[in-house]
Amino acid sequence: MPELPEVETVRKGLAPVFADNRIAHVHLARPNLRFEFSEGFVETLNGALVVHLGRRAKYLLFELDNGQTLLSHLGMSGSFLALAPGEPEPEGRKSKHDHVVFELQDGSRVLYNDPRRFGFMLLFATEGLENSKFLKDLGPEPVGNELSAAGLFQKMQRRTGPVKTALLDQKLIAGLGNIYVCEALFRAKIHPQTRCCDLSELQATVLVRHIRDVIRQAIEVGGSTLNDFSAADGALGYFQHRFEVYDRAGDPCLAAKCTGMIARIVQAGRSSFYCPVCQNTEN
DNA sequence: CAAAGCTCCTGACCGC
DNA sequence: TGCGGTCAGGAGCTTT
Repeated sequence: MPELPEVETVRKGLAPVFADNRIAHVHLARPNLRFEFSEGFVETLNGALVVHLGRRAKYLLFELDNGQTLLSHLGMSGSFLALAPGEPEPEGRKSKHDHVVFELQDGSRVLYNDPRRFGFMLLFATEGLENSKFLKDLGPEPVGNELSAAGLFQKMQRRTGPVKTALLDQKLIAGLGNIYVCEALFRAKIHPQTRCCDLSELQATVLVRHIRDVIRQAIEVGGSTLNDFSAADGALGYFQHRFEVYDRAGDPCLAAKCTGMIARIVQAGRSSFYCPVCQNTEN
C-alpha cells in the first residue's frame, strides 16, 4: 500500500509527464472512487495545465493554471501508469479498475487504477487549499525540519495510548502508514505497545531519527526503481522494498546476533510486527 | 483532547 | 471448480 515514500515516487514519476503538457481530456469510468468526483471535475481538468505537482503527507497536489488544485490520494490500492504517445498498455494488465484516464496534449496517457477504491480525487481552489479538511490538521512531514524530537516528546507525554497507534495519527506526524511505523519502531528498538507517556526523551530522539532515516531511504529506493523503469507492469505506486519486520511474522529477526522471531499482534485493528527480543519493553 | 469503533471496497486466501 | 466466509487496511467521521 502506498505510503509517503511511494507517493513521493509517484510524484517524481508523473511530474515530467505533466510538465508543459496540457491535459487534453479526462475520462471517468465511474462517478466515484471513495468519494464522488467533484462537480465539474472533467470540465475543470480539460485543457488545464499542471503548473506544479506537489505532495503533502500521502496526498498528491496537482496545481492547475486555472486556480484549482486536484488533490489525489491513492488509498490502499491506487496506482498511476504513464504511457508515452502511442505506447500500448503492458500485456496482461488489468484495466478493469482504470477509473480515471488523463489524455495529454502530446498524446501521452496517464491511467489511474484502483481496485479497492479507497483512493479519491477532489478539486479545491488552490487558494486556501491548506485549510481543506484533508490538510488542515496534518502534522509535520517526517523528512522535514518541522519534525523535532523535542516537539514529539512533548506531545507523547500527553498520550496514554500505545506509541504504534499514535504514530499512525496524521495529526502527530503526517504521512506515516502501518509499514513504516513498524519499521521505525523496530529500528528504534521500541516495543509497539509502549505507552507514549512512558517514552523517555532519549527514546523519542532515537525514534525521530529512525523515522527520518527509514522514510528517506525508502524514497531513495523508489527513485532508483523510477530510473530502472522496470517496475512490474510499469505502474507507479509500488516498488520492491525489503522490510525488516513488516509482514515477516514467524521469520527470524534480522538484527545482528538476535535470535528473536518476528511477532504479529493487532493494535487498533491493525497488524503490528516487531521483534519481542530487540524491542523489549524493558529496554 | 485522546482513543476507540465504524465505514468504505475488493482481491486473496481458506475450508469444504 | 466453485462457493461462501474472513480479512487487511488509510483515514475521516462519530462516539465515548
